[in-house]
Amino acid sequence: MKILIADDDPQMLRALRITLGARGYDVVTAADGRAALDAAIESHPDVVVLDLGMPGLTGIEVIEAIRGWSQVPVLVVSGRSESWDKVEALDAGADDYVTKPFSADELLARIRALSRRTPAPADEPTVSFGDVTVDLSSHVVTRDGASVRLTPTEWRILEVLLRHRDKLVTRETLLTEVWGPQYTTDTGYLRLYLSQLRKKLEPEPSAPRYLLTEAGMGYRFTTA
Amino acid sequence: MKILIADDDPQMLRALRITLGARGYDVVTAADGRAALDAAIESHPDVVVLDLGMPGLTGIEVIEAIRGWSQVPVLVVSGRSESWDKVEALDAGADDYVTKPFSADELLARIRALSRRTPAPADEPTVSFGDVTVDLSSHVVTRDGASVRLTPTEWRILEVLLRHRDKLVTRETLLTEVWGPQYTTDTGYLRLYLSQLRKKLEPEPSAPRYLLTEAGMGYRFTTA
DNA sequence: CGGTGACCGTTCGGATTTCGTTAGGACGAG
DNA sequence: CTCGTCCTAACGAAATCCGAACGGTCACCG
Repeated sequence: MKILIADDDPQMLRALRITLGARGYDVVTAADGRAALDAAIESHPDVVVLDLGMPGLTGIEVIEAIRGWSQVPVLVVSGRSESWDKVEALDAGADDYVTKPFSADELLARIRALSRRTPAPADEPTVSFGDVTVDLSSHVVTRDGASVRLTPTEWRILEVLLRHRDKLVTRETLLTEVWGPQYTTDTGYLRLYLSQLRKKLEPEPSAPRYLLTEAGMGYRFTTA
Repeated sequence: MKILIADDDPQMLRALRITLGARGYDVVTAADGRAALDAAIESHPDVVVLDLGMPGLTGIEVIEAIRGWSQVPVLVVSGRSESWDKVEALDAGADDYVTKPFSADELLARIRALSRRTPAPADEPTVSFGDVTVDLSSHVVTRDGASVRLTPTEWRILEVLLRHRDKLVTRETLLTEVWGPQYTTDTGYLRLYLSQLRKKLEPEPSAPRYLLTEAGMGYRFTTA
């Protein structure tokens, strides 16, 4: 069970890491909103404990961003106890709201209650990288929450690359898988579709982070 | 959305009934533990708001009894704010714990958060989008209150699309599900029926909002 | 150091496929 | 016969595919 803790107070972070770690939880930490988002994407936590008063992004923005691609339970921790703050956070997508100071026992019990509610997703047919998520089963691609439209050929190429994630896919493999066994040499259109995929999925299409080219060999998809 | 409120304080009961009723919730009440259990069985609420300090059964016993047969979200309301009380209630199966006094807004937000988490019942007999309602079990479609008449083929197509909501349904799947396994390629009638369905269900048939087409791949029903 | 060629990314535009829609005929039930 | 449903045919519109060409980068070599 992995938990992401986002708080700007180093002391709080340390205390929670120790408390939760002692209960056998796998703890990941972040000290500001941006880092929290990145960590949520990278490490796929089972529960997120989020402090609202962080520098950078507001807590609300972090919640909404997470909700854009994930259903992970979010437990908000905040010094503010006004009911309006609670309503805003909960309606943004948070699942629980605890005001400081709180007891470690209560936090743990609430975490248990939350994780009880989310029966481990059977299998994960969805791949996430950057602000993009790809759902292989329902053929849905979203970026920043908005859905991205792919043509059939683009989809087939992405599918092949994702299936061989982190591995090199030769040009020939790609051609035969997408266009059929008789196609074996690229006459130029493979480069074309890779270009379009990067334009639609990469944060900076000119400096690909996920859809990489291996000169002379082929292509490789990686999340690292 | 039906809510069961169990509290021994008549004033609190009345206040909650009014508050929740004003938000469009269907409210059922009970004044002691036994009555709460009975009501939970009888009326199948979508959310239970449970006061711990009731005569008769203890709140914990009520929670455990409910959990014996139901996964309905339980929100505990209590005057006791000791962390031990919270832990006990949450570990017994409660999903949230609010201490009195609390604001109505917060309670409502927490109820919304809980019901958001409630897994959609496996077979959802009715689907609504725009001003259209489709009752899968009784094969009735209404639009703006008036009933819409669908031909058998139109109905079968709509049913398949609704069953795979938000997912892409390939042309081939649609054909085999509606016309039989031997039909595998579209000779034109699929487009025809989609056109007719849109004419009957879409607010603007020329700019579909729910019955979307994915060029080269198939169709998709979505409410978003 | 400049030239050269291989390789890759990108743009453009026309060919091709796919889609939406209308019109009308075939077929069976009442 | 009449009506409702299913299906074929046809055509304009839209989306997609893909060939061709241009520019950039990099390794290699004279």
